[in-house]
Amino acid sequence: MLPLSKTRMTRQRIVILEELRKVDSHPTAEELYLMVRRRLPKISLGTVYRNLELLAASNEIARLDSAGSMRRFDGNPMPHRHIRCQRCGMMADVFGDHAPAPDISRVTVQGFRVSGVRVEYEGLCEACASLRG
Amino acid sequence: MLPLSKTRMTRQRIVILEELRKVDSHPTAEELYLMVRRRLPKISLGTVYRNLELLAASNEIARLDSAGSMRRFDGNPMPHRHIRCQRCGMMADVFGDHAPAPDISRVTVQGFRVSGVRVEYEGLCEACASLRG
DNA sequence: GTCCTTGCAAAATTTTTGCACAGGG
DNA sequence: CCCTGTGCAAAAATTTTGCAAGGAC
Repeated sequence: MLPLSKTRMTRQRIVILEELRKVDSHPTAEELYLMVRRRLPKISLGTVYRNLELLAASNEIARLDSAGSMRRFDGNPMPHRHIRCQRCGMMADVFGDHAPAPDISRVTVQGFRVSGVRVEYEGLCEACASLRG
Repeated sequence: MLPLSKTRMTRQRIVILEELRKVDSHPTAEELYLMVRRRLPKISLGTVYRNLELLAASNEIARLDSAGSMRRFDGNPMPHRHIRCQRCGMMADVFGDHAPAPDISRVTVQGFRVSGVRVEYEGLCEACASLRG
């Protein structure tokens, strides 16, 4: 890992990254905490959360799940696409989108019965775009 | 709303559905709670959660955000696709997928600067598929 | 009347944070 | 040394649940 300016390569950070890279199970913070604790029994869950945040910010790892942790609801049950603001998590409907979804008929995934594909756009809403200049 | 077998059209459920359908802001449960409380001051947040769950289960409304509320992490920061089990939320990598992503070059969304598109497959993992017969 | 639904409050879950101390560069 | 990072514990944020009373049908 390339140390970012002002970040230090602590034992905890190294082990968290190593353990995460060992698996392809896309663990939650809690799951990774249990894995890391086998090597660093005194590590705290807070440290795992803080490091996952830093590692994701520097693109050493990826955060799955769209963005916010809060569930959102849509009164319109008809299939339609959404766009999410990468910065504030705000979501909006996308109208008049005719870009076809990827064809799943030939997609096979080991150990899965593929039934659909979700397409979600990302970008910046006006408020967040103006904050960034 | 078509009443499902065994579900009752309570005042609370009607107002929650009406308020959600009034807006296109994709509110969280808490936000919707504040909206509904203007008409039903005594409603509880738990009732909002319970009804959103029921309404989503009967496809009266849609739940946004992939699925689980727990954040997951991926040790591989290279862009690649994922598949999510619709039932248990488990996620796996998708390899050898050559289905092209939708073309965003012509996608315009009012009030947004579109910068990308996320594609995520859904299906049932082996364990969940066998549970369902 | 039956039994699904509610309000309330407590609990459970998931994530963040304050603080004094440790330790990386 | 300096200042970021850690462990611990408490707090915050989000969602679920038990229970007695209410209300749809």
